[in-house]
Amino acid sequence: MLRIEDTDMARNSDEALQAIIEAFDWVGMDYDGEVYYQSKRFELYKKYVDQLLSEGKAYKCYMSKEELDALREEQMARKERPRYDGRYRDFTGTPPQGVEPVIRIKAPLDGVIRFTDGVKGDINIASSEVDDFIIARGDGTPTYNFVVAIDDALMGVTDVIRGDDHLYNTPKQIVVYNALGFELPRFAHLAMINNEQGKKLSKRDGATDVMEYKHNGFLPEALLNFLVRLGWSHGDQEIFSLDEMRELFDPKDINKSASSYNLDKLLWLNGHYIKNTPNQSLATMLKDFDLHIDGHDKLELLLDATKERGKTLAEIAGQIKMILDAPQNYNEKELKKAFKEDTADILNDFMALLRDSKDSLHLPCDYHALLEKLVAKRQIGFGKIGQPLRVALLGSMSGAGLDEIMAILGVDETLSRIEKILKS
RNA sequence: GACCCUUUCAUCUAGUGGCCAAGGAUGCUAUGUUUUCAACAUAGAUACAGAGGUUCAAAUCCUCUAAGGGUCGCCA
Repeated sequence: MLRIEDTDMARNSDEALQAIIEAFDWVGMDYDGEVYYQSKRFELYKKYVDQLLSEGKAYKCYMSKEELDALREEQMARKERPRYDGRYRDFTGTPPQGVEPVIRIKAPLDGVIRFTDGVKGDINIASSEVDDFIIARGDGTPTYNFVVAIDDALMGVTDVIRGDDHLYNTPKQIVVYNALGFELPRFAHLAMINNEQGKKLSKRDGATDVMEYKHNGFLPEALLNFLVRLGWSHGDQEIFSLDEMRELFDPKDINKSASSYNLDKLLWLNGHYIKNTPNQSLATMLKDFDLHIDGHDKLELLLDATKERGKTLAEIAGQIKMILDAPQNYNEKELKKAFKEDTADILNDFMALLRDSKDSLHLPCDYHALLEKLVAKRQIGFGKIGQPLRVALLGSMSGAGLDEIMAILGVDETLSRIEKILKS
């Protein structure tokens, strides 16, 4: 079930909504039925507000925002926890003019609100910490803590699992459940995720938007797998498919402590999932990285040669482009390192071999045999030819395997790239 | 400031009084394979926040200290 909690009409934005739907969609988390919008259920909530009002469990409060601010400041100055003082709770006089009242719910005056948290265990919060919070604004629209309790009860939600930042909302929502006579669900509060430095996550920490991960070349499976292991575990298992997550996830295995975001592990997981993704699917995803090899006759070879060494789709795309596009310039340092006095001679020899057996060269192993032939003939180490050849073909000393590269390029292109570097 | 929560390798974690001179994973180091880089395989280093208790026995229970986090809206 997917429910959009959009009770604050002033803050709703269509872009934010679309971003949420898009993210769920990309990550492969689907939901039953249609999306619920709280903004379309205001009539329903209004009935419950009226009910509480007529039962004397809620009341109108005529305090202005300015008065409220002043009260809070006073309380802070007295080093108290700022909260509404309940001055209109039993008000019977003539209401002040020109103020649209808000509706507040009557929270218990004394005692303790208790609940058992699925992660943290028993939580006791003094009722004095929970004030008569607002359930409907001056303009009549209801607020989050009120409608969320109603919807959870009405929609049959059994387990409310959410971030730690909602812990203090729980006693408020319990007040609503009790006032309306609804049965309490189970609550579980997850500790927050910190940044790599162990400090709280902020906008500065980069990828806070789910879709940014897509744009950075991450697979949804990897992101989900990474996230599920943050604060949750199932023995020593590290890799979980979506189905396994659904099957094995149990709130009792959730950790109490906050965890830190760890990019290295995400990268490792992403590499794992890339290796296990069929080439055809990779080719489709690679379109988003300005790489179109869908109908390419060497598609399988291209991906086999690169998928083992890229941690993100962006890296894979880059490596494939290096193969497909002849190098425009060469890394000076690497060029110097790879090219010795006899290098040109060796490369010329290799070109001769290439021309001779041109018609029998098709598979990577064919090229490999040719390289071995050269090495044996000239009595040199593989490095003597391998390094300069790689620079010639890719413009860099690191990248895919030589055999694969040449098989993809074909004899003519291989020759032309070698000739080009010899001329420079 | 008040209230609440947390604390095992650098990081994610296993661990619920003896099986723990603490296990797995990522990262790191080394070795092997290799034409390079990866990938892969093998080996290695690194942790119970601190101090007091309880107990024959404590990472596990209790107390305090310290550090981190959350909340205190006519936001969600």
